[in-house]
Amino acid sequence: MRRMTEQRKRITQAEVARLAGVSQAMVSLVLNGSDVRIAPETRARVEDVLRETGYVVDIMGRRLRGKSNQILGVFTYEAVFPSGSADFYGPFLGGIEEESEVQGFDLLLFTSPGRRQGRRQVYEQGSNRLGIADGCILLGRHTDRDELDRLVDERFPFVFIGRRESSAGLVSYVGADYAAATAAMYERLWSLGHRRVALVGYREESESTADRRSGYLRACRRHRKAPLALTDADLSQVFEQLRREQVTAALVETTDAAAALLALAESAGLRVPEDLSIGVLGDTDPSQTSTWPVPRLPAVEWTTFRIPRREMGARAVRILAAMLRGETEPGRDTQVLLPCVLLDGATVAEAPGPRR
Amino acid sequence: MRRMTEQRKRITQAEVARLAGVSQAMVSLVLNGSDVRIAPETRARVEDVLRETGYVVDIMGRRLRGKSNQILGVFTYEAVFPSGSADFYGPFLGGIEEESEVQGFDLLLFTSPGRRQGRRQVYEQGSNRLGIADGCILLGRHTDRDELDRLVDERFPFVFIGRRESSAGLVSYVGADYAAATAAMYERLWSLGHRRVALVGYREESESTADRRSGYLRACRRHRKAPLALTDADLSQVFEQLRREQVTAALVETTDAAAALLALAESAGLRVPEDLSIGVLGDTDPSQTSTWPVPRLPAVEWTTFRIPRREMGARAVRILAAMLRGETEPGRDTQVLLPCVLLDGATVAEAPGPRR
DNA sequence: CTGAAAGCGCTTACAG
DNA sequence: CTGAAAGCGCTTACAG
Repeated sequence: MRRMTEQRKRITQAEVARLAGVSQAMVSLVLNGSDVRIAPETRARVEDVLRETGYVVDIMGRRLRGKSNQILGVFTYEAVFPSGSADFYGPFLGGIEEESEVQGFDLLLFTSPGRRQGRRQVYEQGSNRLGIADGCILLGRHTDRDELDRLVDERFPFVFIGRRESSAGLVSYVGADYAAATAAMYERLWSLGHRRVALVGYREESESTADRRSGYLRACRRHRKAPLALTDADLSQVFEQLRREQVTAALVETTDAAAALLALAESAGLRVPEDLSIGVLGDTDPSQTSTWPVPRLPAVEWTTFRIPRREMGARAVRILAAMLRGETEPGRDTQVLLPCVLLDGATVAEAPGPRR
Repeated sequence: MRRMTEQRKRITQAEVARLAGVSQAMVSLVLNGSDVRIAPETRARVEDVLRETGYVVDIMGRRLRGKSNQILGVFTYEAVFPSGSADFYGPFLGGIEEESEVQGFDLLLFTSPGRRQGRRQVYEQGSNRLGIADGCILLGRHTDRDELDRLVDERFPFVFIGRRESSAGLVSYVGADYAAATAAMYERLWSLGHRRVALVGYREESESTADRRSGYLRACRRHRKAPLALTDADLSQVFEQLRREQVTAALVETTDAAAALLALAESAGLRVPEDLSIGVLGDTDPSQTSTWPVPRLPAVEWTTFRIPRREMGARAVRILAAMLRGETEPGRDTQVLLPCVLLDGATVAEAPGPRR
């Protein structure tokens, strides 16, 4: 037979009041009422009892009274703490944690059930799990469109990390400005003499993929060059096409695809970056989303741009907090793209001279 | 003038009741009352409204009433997501997240106010912030003794990660078995011919430091060797003493101290491990706690042992969940030390032969 | 200056 | 089967 831990019941204001011979409200006033005048001897008596009993406010009662839980949810579609070393979520969470501390919120991580087919879900048995929190930050490489639409439709206060669109209405988000960063990288290549720059992107169309492409297309237009946008479905085919079209530089969406391309180039006798420059469109960590085997290479110092993850997390919390205070104008204050910083690596160089 | 996002006030049971034409209590019963018979049509009506309104229970009300919310708190004395690359908490949190998913709990990270002098606190203005959660996991290199005592005294259900002691009573914890691991490392050195093995540990006395020392002392006793336990306050002095006492191997508590010692040894013309073996007592990440400047060395492959952080986190959650179900006998099931695994590195070798 | 009361959202005996 | 009520611990107008 096991002896269970018995719960010791805590002292309440009512008890303190009884011991001090005052009303329960009086105790609360001594505790909180800054601008109320209380007879010094009464106050002293209450404070004595408070001290003797070791009274502790019950945060539940207080918050229930205040109607705000001061809790922000953090919902991710995948587990946040991977066992692998590659840490995708870390910086986002760092920013979220930091700023929620500033804003005075606790963070509720939704890790419990709510999963179907191994993937987490916002809606469980028809109910929005996030509702426990005052508002919620959402992150996730793969978004569930239906859930997103529904959240928007419900007017639940949330901010997505990463730009998102919904037919159901305005989505609040803090994204990285992939379009600008991609265009900037194109410009960098252009200034190095590259005149044939291809884009190699995801097959699936997500907002971030679309943004990269639009940045690429914009740059092409500016320089009156025909775009060459390929998808990374079959990379050896992509590589063939790059050669055929005499491409000297490729903007590749993921490190994985870039690594594969680099391997293909080298086995074809090309040197990177002397013969082919490769720019990676964001410092995404490798081997997370690829369906093909990623070649094992010695560490490559990619030319890429830094996605301001930490800042994105912090900003999302700031916006959400403002939304909860009712201080935001939807669409104007709640959709933000943060700039990325170009990182010069070793995979981009001047365009090769004309072949003789 | 800004148009504000209108505050979406949350739906209450009372409102659902009004819409469904029943009493508020009825709504609660539909929600929770498993063993109550309710007219099917009533139940259906309530459930419809529940769905339409997107009702979500308010955890504060529920918890005030004394019910659990299936939420585990995670309290850390420092920020969990450091901006630096060295990630101390990551593996713990990984284990916590993984297991809380299994156990069906959400995770509440306490990041809100509750800080004094830059350090977080459990008790804020006298109130235990953790109470929102059903129970809590605590982690932190530096523990606040007073808070720990108070938590124990209050009988709040919590599990510490890392062995902790309190004069106020039994503390539930999942720690690493530093004593056994330290003794094992001593044995390894002994088998390599070392007969003069020193311990270099923290100045301050924490449970983990005490455990390492007791493991060291135990090993010394077994081999009938006089112990030589030094503190890492002044490492150059420590180094002098090691030479004077003809020590051939040092068990050093932290990587930082080990690195400093290694630097001292090399600048004195000694080679590590040929002339001096150095074992590090746990794979703690460097430069977190040192007060002295840590020398920049090329990456050293330390001989150390692996602290099973992920497992510790998972186990803590499992124990806490069992406590909440009332299935634990305090002290018997709630105090656990997990074994560490020896990692053979490049800083330990056979004892040098006798000098000629 | 102080007490009595209302009410935050919820669950659970208790009457009908 | 369902409603009315009590009460969890608290804060804050509102009377005195």
